[in-house]
Parts: sequence; structure tokens; C-alpha cells
Amino acid sequence: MDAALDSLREEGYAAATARSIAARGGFNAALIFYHFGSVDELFLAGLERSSGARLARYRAAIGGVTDLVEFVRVLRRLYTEDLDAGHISAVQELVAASAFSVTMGSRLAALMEPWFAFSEEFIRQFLEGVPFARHLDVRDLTFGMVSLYTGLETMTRLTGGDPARIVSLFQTAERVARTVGPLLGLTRTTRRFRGEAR
Amino acid sequence: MDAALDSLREEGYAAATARSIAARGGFNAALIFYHFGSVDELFLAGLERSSGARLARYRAAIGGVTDLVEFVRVLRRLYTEDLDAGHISAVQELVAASAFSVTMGSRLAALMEPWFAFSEEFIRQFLEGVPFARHLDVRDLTFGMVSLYTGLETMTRLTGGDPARIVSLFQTAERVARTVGPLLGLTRTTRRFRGEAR
Amino acid sequence: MDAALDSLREEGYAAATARSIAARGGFNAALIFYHFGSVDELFLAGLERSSGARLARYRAAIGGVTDLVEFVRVLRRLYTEDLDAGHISAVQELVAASAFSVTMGSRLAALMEPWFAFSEEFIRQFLEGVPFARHLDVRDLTFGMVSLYTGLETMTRLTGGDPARIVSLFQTAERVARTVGPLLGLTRTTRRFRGEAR
Amino acid sequence: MDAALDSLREEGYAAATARSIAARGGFNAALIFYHFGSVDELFLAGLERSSGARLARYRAAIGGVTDLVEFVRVLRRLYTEDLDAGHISAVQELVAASAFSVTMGSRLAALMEPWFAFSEEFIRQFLEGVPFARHLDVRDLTFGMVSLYTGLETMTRLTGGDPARIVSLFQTAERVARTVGPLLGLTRTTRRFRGEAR
DNA sequence: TATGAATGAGTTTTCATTCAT
DNA sequence: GATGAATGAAAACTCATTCAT
Repeated sequence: MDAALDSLREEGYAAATARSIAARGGFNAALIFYHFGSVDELFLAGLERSSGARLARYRAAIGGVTDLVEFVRVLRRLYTEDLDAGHISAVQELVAASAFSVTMGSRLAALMEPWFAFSEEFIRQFLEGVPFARHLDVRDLTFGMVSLYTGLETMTRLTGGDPARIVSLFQTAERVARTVGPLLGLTRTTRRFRGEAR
Repeated sequence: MDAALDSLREEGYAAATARSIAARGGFNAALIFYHFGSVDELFLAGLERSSGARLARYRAAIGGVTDLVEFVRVLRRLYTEDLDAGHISAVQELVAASAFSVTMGSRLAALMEPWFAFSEEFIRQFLEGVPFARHLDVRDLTFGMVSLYTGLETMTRLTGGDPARIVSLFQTAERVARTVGPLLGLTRTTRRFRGEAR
Repeated sequence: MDAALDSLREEGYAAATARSIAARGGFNAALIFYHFGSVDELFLAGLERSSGARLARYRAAIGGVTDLVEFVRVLRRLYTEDLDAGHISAVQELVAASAFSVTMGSRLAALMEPWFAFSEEFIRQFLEGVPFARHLDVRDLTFGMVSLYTGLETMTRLTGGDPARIVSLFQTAERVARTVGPLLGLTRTTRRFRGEAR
Repeated sequence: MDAALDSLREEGYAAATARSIAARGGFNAALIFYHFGSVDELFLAGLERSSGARLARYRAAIGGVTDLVEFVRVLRRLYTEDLDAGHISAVQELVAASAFSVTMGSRLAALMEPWFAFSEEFIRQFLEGVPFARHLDVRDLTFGMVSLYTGLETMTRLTGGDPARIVSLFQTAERVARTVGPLLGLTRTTRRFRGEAR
């Protein structure tokens, strides 16, 4: 699975063939079919495993954040980590490649489901008690956020992979958060300071 | 070129083979190589042509807009049009598929350049005179906007292609624009009312 | 025809396609078929033309030579000329490529026929009155000479195309001629001095 | 490898396609790529194998010969054997076909290297102690001999493949050797008769 | 559980040649 | 005499997958 994901992010879906994966992992290509049935299933298995681990990390890091600025900051760290590790690359490759395969598409969609759920839950919690929230559809925000998150990766790669843009972008986001957040009452920092421990 | 782009959006990059394109267009597959040299070159030629036409349409529709709400509304119309026509699909397919090909990647990046330029110019013009703008890096906003724009397409397709989500999302965006715009002085409606013709 | 022969010697038979020849000559590839019927026929036509011209040159330069050393010297000049001009290259390419085509093979053999005839005639004349000649079969000498002549070109090209080897080889040949010629009575220089003008 | 070489000598390079080789050998054409990567690599592998075996045979048969006439005789036997087996044909086909491919050309040149080395070593040894040798450049003789050896094959094939010419040619060579050898002291027969065992 | 070999289906690409204009 | 477009046949090569061992 490691070899498969490595292949995916370093060479792309088209070049991540059974032979190439096997070469990378130092095993016989037929083993892929013995254990996983097909190359795509191997990718899915790998993704399932890594996806779970990553989601847990996101939950731990983001879960209790109630401040918009803090949120942006944490997200930046997570994002650059993921970018470095190539996690998003791997997913994006599969998503793009199997966008037209009904089976693969739904398998991948299922894989993303927990992420949508987590995002939604988090955003919902974040907006709780915020007056402005009645203008917002949480599902829309979730969808937009996930789309942006993955879209950034694609665009970064396309434009040469320079992470500077991403860093700068998160800084701008932070400044927006700092300014807009309070205006919309999107920060519950104050309340937190009133003493409830977490 | 039509057949190629149709293939690209309806079957995806992997299935958009010379043979399949030729079958769709009713001509001999060898013609692709005779005229374009390679399948990828054909895709690029098609994209170049459609990209120019689309950009012109965007310029015409968005160019003079100075109101954030109006902007969101126009963008929604353009986006759903594009989504229907499959323009973004075609680009996304190519982008994802050639993310690892240095040559194709840079060709595509070059193709997107005018879009970045247009977005940037528009955003810059939009923020002119807006006090809040000093918190914003225009290049970041541009990058984020383009990424979101294309990312939405991928995610829409992955989750079944239901356009309802997109419609709803733009409605939410409109509501945000309506509320946040004035707060940040992002609307120059007032000034426009002061009589300067456009 | 010029374009075809140029293609042949500079790119080799496999790469000397109708399209490439036409591009080199600045005309439409279909013209080849209009005028010559096929690419191979074009090659043959070109070869026929150049072969005649070259043979005339050989005849003029070698015809009256009766001294072995002089012969080697003249041959060296002709050979390096041909090597530079790529004449032998072109022939060799065709010979090798059509060695298994009965039609092409016999056409080429026919093309070489005058060369064999000339060589044979020259050698025969050269050996006239030479006592050692009774040990020699003129046809064998001819065949060997032509084979060596063309074989040298192939081997030169294979080993990097350095003409220094050829130069050196002809020098060695000259020294052999100088030593061996008189021993075998292969020089009629003396007789020529007895007054017959040339 | 056998099928490939057979194809090469019986049909020529152009017709020795993966399909034709596979048909001849009774296996799937894809196997060629599985095992050798490309058709050319297969040819090289085959040639490498057969070249080694042939060189060993030449060494054994020619190695100890010190008499020029004997040498011609042995060479005639070897040559007709090779001609029958098509060894030279195969090489010539490859040499001619890949004369313009830098990679293939150098691979083939490397393959011929041991032959040049062997020829040179043999000739050097042969000329040892021969006074006339100071007129001769051993590298030139080697180059000329190899060129003639292979050139004869091409020309034989071109002129219909009749081996009679070759037989006759070697007979002439033998007669020349018989006459010229002693004149130049190219025979060490005498010395051998003086009793030194070999 | 592992492997090397095998294969069929499919891909891009090339090219001589034809043909309507 | 010239051209651009078209095409069928065939080439090299790839790859997921199978299978005997």
C-alpha cells in the first residue's frame, strides 16, 4: 500500500502500474492481484488506511478550535504537512482518474464521506450561536471548503508546485479572518475566556 | 477538436483515446496524428480555441461589474453554463492527467495564464478604493478563486454530478456577499449612484 | 531526387520517408507518387542518375592509370570524395534495406552492373601482360574490390565515421603497392616510358 | 533469440518485426517486450550470445595458424559455414539498419570490438618477425579485413546469393597467398619445419 | 504466499499511398 | 503539375491480469 500511494503521488495514476508499484516495493507484481484483486483496489485499500489516520489527526488538531484565526493557522499547518507528504496528491490523482468510473467514483466518494461529515460537524459547531450563521448553508460551506482544499493542490501542482503561494494564501486568509471574524461574530474567543475550560 | 473535447468531458482522459475520438467524430484515427501530431496536442489545440472564446464571454459578462452581489450572480450563471457545456470538465481532466508531464503541465499552465491575468485584473479593479483591500493579496485571492472554481467541478463530479449543490452554494455565496460586502465596503454601488457613467 | 538521396545518406533508409523527403525538398509528398510511383522508385531514379555521373568520373580519373601505386592514390582521392559526398552511404542504405526484396534487389544489382563491368575491364587491362595474372581470376578480384569498397563505408560509419582510418588505410595500401607491385610485375610504368603517349 | 536471428537473416531487419519473430518462435509478441524491453534489445542479446560462440570457434580454428595459405583455407571454411548459418547476414542487417541510431550503433560497435581485437592480435602475431611488416599498419589491415569480410556478404546477397563466387574468390586468394606469401616472407613454415613444436 | 512467464486486448503512432480538387 | 486531406495496414510497446508451479 505504501508503494502504491508513493507511486500515485510521485508518478501519477497513469504511471502507477502494477509493475512500477511492485518494483518500488520490491515484490512481485502478481502479489497485488493475489492480495487486492486489482490495482485500483490496492489504491483504495491504501487510501482507506491513510485516510483514516489523517482524519484522526485533523480531528485532534482542529476539533476544539473555536477561533477563526486559530483555525486558519492550524489548517495551514495541516495543509502544508499533507502537501509535503503528498496525501492530497494521491487522492487527487485517483479522483481525477476514476471520475468516470461509476464503481471507483462511488468508492472514492464513500471514502470522502467521513471528511465531509467531519467538516460539516466542525463548521456547524463553529457557527453555533453565531447570528450571521442563518445566512449560511452548512453543507454548502463544507462542499466549498473541501473543493477549495483539493483544488488548491491541483492548481499548485499545475503551476510548478511552489508552496510559497500556499503559504502566502493562508496568511491572507488569516488576515481576512482577523478582520471579518469579529465583524460577523465568528469568534467565540471571548466566551472561551470567560472561564469554561476545555 | 470538438470530438476530442467531447470525449474528454464525457469519458475522461483515460478513455479519450485516438480511436474513441475518431469514432465520435466519424473520421480516421490517423487523421489526428496527421493534423496534430499527437492526441495531447489535439487536446491542447481544442482547449486553446475554446479557452479563448470562453474568456471573451467572461470578460463581456463580468468586466464592468462593480457590485459583489451582482458579481456572484453573474458568476453563477457563467459557471452553470460552463458546467453544462463541460468546459471545466475538459480542463480538469487534462490538468489531472498531465500533472506529472512536465511538457503538458507547462502547456496547460500557459493556457491558464490569461485566466489568472483576467481574474487578477478584475479583482484588483474590484478592490480599488476599498479600505479593507490592504489586508488582501490579490494574487492569493486569484489563486484561491481559480482553485475553488475548478475544485468545485471535480468534487461535483465525484459526488454524482448533481448541480443542485452548486446552485445552492452560489445562493449562500450571494447571501454572504449581501451581508459581508457592505460591511467591508466591498460595494461601490453608492459611488456609481453618484452619477459617473460607466 | 536530390532531396531523396540527401535523406537517404543523412537519415538512413528507415527515416527517409516520403514526408521527410518532401519536407527537405520543399514540395508536397504526393508529388513523389505522381512522378515516381513509389518512394523506392524515387530512390532508384536518384541513384541511377548519380551513379552514371560518378562512374564517368571514375572512368576519367582511373581509366588510363597503369601504375599500381598511382591507382591506389587516385582511388584514395575518389573514395574520400565519395565518402564526403555520401554517395556510398546512399547506396549502402538501399542495398541493406532492400537486400530481401527480390525486385529492389535485382534493380540495385542492375545498377551496380556497370560498376562491376568497369572494374573488371580495368583490372583485366591492368593485368594484361603481367605473368602473375594467371593465378588471378579477374571476376574474383572485381567482386572482392567492390565488396571491400562498400564494406569500408559501412564499417567506417559503424565505428563513428572517423575518416582518419580510411586515410591511413590507403597509405598502407600504397606502401604495399610500392613493395609488392614490382615484385609481381604489376607495374607497367617502364613500358609507358618507352614512348606511347596517353 | 533464435527466432529473432532467424528472422533477421531470412527476412531482413525491416521485416523482422515483433509479430513475425513471435510467429516464427511460436510465442506471444508481448513476451519480447516483457523479457527484452524492445525488439532491438532482443537482436542485441541474440547477437551477443552468438557472437561469443562464433568468436570462440574462430579462435580455436585460426589461433595457431602460422602459414598464410593455411590461414586462407581455414578462413574459407569458417566463412562458408557462417554464410550458411547466416551469422554474417544477421550482423549486416543490424549494422545497416542502425547505422543512424547513435545508441544502436555504439552497441553494435561494442559488439564488434572483440572481433577487431582478435583480428588485430592474430595479424600482429602473424607478422611477427616478418621483415615486410614494417610497411604495414596492423590496425589498417584489421579494419580492411573485417570490412571485406562483411562487405562480401552484402555483395553476395545483392547479387543473388550464389556461394560459388565466394568459393572461387577464396581459391584465388589461396593462389595469391601461395605466390606472394613466400616472396614477402609471410610464411613461417620453414621455421616451423626446423622442429619447434607448436 | 510468492514468483516468473505468458497473453490478449488495447494504445499511440507511422507511413505509403490514394484521391478529389 | 500540384496540394491537402484522408485512410488502411501495420508497427512498437504497455498493461492488467492469469496461471502453473
